[in-house]
Amino acid sequence: MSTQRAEPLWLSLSDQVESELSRLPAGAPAPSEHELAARFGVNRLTARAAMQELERRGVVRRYQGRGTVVARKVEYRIGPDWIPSWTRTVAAAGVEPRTVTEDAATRRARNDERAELDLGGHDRVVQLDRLRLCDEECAGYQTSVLPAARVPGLRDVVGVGGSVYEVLTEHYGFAPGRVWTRVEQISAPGWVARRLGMRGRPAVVLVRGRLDCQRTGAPLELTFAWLRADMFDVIVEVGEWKRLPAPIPVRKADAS
Amino acid sequence: MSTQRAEPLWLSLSDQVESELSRLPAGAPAPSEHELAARFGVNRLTARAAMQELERRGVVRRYQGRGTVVARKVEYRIGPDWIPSWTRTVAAAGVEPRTVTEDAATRRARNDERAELDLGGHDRVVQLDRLRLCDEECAGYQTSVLPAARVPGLRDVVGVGGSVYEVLTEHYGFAPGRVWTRVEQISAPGWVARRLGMRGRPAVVLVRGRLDCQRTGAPLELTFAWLRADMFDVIVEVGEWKRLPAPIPVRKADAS
DNA sequence: CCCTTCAGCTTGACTAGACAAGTTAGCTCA
DNA sequence: TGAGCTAACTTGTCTAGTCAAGCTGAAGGG
Repeated sequence: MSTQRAEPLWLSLSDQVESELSRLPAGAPAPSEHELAARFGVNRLTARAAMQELERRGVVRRYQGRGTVVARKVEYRIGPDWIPSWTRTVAAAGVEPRTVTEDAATRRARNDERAELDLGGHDRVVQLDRLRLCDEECAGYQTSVLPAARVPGLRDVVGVGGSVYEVLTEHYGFAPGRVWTRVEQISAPGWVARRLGMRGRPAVVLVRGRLDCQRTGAPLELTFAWLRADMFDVIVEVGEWKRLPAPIPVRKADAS
Repeated sequence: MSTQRAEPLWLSLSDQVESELSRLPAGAPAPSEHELAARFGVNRLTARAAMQELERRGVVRRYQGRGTVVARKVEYRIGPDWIPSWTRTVAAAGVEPRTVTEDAATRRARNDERAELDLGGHDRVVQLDRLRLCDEECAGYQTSVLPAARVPGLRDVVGVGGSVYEVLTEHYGFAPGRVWTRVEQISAPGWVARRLGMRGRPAVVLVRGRLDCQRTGAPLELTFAWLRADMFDVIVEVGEWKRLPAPIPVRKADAS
């Protein structure tokens, strides 16, 4: 208390609370701000700052009116050795997954989609918008865009919560070939935050993917997935580098 | 003001300030908390909450005593088509890079290192600890571990700011073979935060890598790099998947 | 029995004020 | 001139309090 503080009160408080909570299972209730303030003899705002820090660390999740609960992030691995299945990944972490198909509509392809999907000027695409839920809480939002001509009647075939991957292979007989994926952490755009039911611009992990047909090599599907960064611990693995750098042009005092 | 607020004050304030700052170059000074509070007629803590939100979004960086400045993240791309060079990546973004070698010592290998580097019970390793600076500000911390027997005298060969990659190829004649990399976003452990000169447990991107010798396939280098998440926008690309899932075991209501 | 209402809890938002810590620029003094 | 100190500014920390928003469960009425 009166020792010379190198650390602010809220920080040491959050460290202490974190070590206490680490022994509790996910979903267990954390002490309330009021209770913490009373226990440590500090102002409610100080206790609040500590809990907000724990929320940033992903240790707890806070709900207005309901309280604060212990949280565990779901490990979401992406790499050349696994095809990630959202449903199975979440279920393996002991969390109940659910998928809600929000929209499935046919429209004209945008310019960037024509280029990526190898389409002509008047070709149409099917867009699937899906909400990903973890224990009935909004955890991610995903859009898939496919060439309408190659998947006729897709919006009728994919039911609520249906698997695009499964439909492609079983119903249309496509063998999926190469898959390209790109991952980055960003602040969610406003319209994504709204669909996730969150205010402001929460941190999300954007996963972009492209699936090609194995036989013809033609692109079959473009995917954008926004995953809440506070609910997922995304681990990306890069396989072998294809293009190794030539040793010559590397300058002195450069990094490996 | 008196319209029915769906949004809290600090959020709309931060959105407004962000759009103003988006027109300014990196390094430009942002308005102070006091100035903002006066301009919008709110309490300093409310203006402060807005600027803290912008700091979370990576729009500004704040320094006690000095003020708040506009920030731009450095795009750091990792993927099968590029070997990332920290120095060149940072310099390409218009930021001045610098590397400080903190320590270079020989010691016994730990158990996990023996397994990963394919070493025997008494083999020794060289560990290089390097600080990565952006415009003289601490931006990352990196450790490299190499088998001492394969790089004799490394600590004398690598000077301050020297390149491990360059030394391996030019001085020791190793042609680097495959490179494996794994990326994840975490809260920095205490000792990493201290070396980065930061308090608490700031968000960092942990990049782990392994470099093998092309000719023999023997592991040459293990790398851990902690990059400040507020300074780098790490984009990871995964190439082709090697193992495609069999269509049969995919269950109903599963994700693509 | 079910449904509504409300009391009591939670977190969220905001204000007013005080002091501490750290940086910078300029002024003063040797 | 040069070194050092100070004043003025910044962000950081913390307190005390008020009201709002949202959820839950219990009490009460139909």
